[in-house]
Amino acid sequence: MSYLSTQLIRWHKQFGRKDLPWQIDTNPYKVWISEVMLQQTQVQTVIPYFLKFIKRYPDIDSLANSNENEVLSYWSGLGYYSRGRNLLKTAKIIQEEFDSSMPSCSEKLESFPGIGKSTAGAILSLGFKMKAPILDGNAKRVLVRYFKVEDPIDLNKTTKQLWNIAEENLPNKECNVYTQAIMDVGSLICKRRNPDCIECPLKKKCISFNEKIQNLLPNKSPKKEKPIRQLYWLLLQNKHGEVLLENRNSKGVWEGLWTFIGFEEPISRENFQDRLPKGYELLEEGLKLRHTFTHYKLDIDTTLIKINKDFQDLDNNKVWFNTEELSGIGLPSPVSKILKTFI
DNA sequence: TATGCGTGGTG
DNA sequence: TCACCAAGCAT
Repeated sequence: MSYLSTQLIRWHKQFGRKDLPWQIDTNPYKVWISEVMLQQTQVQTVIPYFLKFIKRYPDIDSLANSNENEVLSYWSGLGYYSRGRNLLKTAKIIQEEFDSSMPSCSEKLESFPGIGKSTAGAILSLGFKMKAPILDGNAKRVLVRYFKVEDPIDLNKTTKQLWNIAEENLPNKECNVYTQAIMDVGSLICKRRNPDCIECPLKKKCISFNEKIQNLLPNKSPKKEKPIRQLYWLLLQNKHGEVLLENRNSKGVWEGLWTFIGFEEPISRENFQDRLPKGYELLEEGLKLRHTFTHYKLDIDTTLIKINKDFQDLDNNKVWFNTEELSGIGLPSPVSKILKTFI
């Protein structure tokens, strides 16, 4: 057993997190759901989503028997919606081909949609108590500082190197404790900014700490500037108070979710009166908000139009929703915000 | 392999 | 205020 794993396991028994919702009465299914929710997402954000999700989908069969629209409604606001869609796809595969029980084999797990090497490792170690490595952002940061890895961590080459380090340093027993420990130390002590090295169980042998360069690592490649795109949303409301939404069934951002009808040019009386039925009322112009994605920014300008008569001219992916129905479908965050403002 | 994919929190 | 981040995966 290495100093690294021995120290981390000892530390976790005294200071580690043991009462997160997915750690209570845990099983491989809960580990899977929580790990997917936690991808690129903070613990405090995930907790309420996890609790609601597990209550509705307590096991693989309940999830596999659901449908994409309902699963996405439980994912609304959490982001990276392909995670939600892949959860459903994988549940169906496990139900059909694995008798509704999670396989305890890394190759099979990694073959499922939405499960990569790190999530598979977490399911094996935390869920099945097997010896398996993880390499999430926390573990990366701990290993980078402990071993003084100076290459930028966003490079594939560095990630490969860190996977080797992660595997070489696994303990032969209590790997589940080790896995939770390295994530906890990474998240609570070995923080990106201002790490609490004094509290760290690894400080005696941490190369970065001993060279006093812990604040200089990890390194990252220089980033690119984000482009800004304009989007004009048309919020149509009929005389029953229902709202017209369009399902985004094409690949790309917010796939499978419902949004307002969008345009790249401004919406005005002049260029819209011939596209709408007579008797509409333009109520508000210019609710503006900015939404930032990882790779670009979106400046959204919404126009609310109330329609006084029935308006049926819809293609098959446009639907009128009443307030109650809106809570049962997947909505991107800015759509929810705008609905709260207007409806 | 470099990029697309969300969102809420934070210093 | 705003740039950057947080338990990655897919292509």
